[in-house]
Amino acid sequence: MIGGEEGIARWRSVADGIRALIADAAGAMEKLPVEADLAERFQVNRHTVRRAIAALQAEGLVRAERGRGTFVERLPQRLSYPVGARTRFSENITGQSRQPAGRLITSKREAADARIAAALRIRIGAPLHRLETLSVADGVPMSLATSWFPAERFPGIVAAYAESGSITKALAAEGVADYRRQETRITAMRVNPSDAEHLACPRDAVVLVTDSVNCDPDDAPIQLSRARFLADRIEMVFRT
Amino acid sequence: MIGGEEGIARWRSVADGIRALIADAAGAMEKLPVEADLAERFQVNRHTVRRAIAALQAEGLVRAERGRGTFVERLPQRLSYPVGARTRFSENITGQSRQPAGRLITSKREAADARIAAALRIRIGAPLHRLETLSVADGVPMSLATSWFPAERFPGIVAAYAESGSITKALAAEGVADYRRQETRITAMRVNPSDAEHLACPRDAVVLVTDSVNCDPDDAPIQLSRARFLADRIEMVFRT
DNA sequence: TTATATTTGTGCGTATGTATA
DNA sequence: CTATACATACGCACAAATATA
Repeated sequence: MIGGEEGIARWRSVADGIRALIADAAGAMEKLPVEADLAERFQVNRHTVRRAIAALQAEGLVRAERGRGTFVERLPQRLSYPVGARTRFSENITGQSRQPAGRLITSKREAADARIAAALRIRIGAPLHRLETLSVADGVPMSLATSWFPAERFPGIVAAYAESGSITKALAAEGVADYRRQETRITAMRVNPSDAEHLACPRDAVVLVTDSVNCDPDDAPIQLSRARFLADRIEMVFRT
Repeated sequence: MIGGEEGIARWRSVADGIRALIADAAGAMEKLPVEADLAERFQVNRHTVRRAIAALQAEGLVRAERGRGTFVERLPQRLSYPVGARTRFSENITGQSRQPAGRLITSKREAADARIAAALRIRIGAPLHRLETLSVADGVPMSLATSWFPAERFPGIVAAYAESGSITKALAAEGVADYRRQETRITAMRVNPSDAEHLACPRDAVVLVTDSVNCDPDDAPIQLSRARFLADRIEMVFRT
């Protein structure tokens, strides 16, 4: 292997390159350059380009037609996710005429470690409900979240979420009429294998990871969560 | 190939897995499990684990000692990057006792396309200065940015940046005493090959991509920029 | 309509990289 | 270290479908 990177197949890099071509063109590219040109551009054999195109075709991004060319089928467009004090998944998504839904994957009782206890301002060892949830828009998985709630204050949060599929509604059922986002920390990484299954994405997909704390109207922290958003399906928007 | 993903070598997945083990332990893991255990855990041959560890050792994350074991050398810690109306790279970084610096890579004159013209509220085809800049903290490359400035309003912006290595100072030299961040859009992707060279990172690294608009005190847009931050060196923090 | 060029699809041989035993 | 199996990448040739003159 000459130009590429050790341990990653060449056709995969080429596929990424073609994806970038399509994204950069922002809709102005209906038809891909012919395979021979792509091979020249990426300095690989035409077979390697074909392997890359096969992968893109499998994910529905392009469609190859014999004798005609290869055409862009859909362009990777990201859903905007506004983040602010009143960040709520369902409100964000319905604003873009999509059908949101939340599904409980697992729940567990845990004891607070030092990090969680500090964030939620409870004692170390205090009982917690830990929820793994999947958020979906229009039937497409958008994000996975791990949330921790103080179990003493919210004994029925798991059942309330399982029923409504909405954190906002579950908290309302537990007596929290309103809440606000205090802080959001964002980074990004490759998706981990078990998340990849739930998100129905390739195993080398990139996720935006947000750590956030929600507080009740008295500024008492009520929820700590770490959400993983598929980076190619979402962009976060902050207005300042 | 059994468990892994097509087009990505097994040892690379294992290396990612070990990196995740170290990161999740958050400093609590000084010594890696023995190679045989890792091979069992990731369901690969011990040779494959050794190849993964060799890669991690090459990047300075772990150190293997014959007869003793493999030890965590440094743990991946992210620099916090607060984002708000007054986001400035140099102020953010100096607040964490690091030495920031900016370096001009290239500059170019361009004509505004529809997207840029709309964001900067200038006419399509208006002249622009386009700057590619690298930001460094303590000698470590942190981010690359592509910035567009209206050339008519800021004729000397390129020279001013080249001299000071700071957008804030360059704008001051061009008569903008203060400016504010209007909007920030964040997503993430794999780093592109040419960026990888400047950032001195592996070619499959993940970058946070921020698109932002800066405005002068009269709310006139003065700068459009797209910055790429290495996700494993930075986290963005938003307080609301 | 008939050629001709263009473009994707396919087959085969060879060399190298990856993973296991 | 060897041997084996499979995946990756290349080079060349040609077939099949389409576009164009």
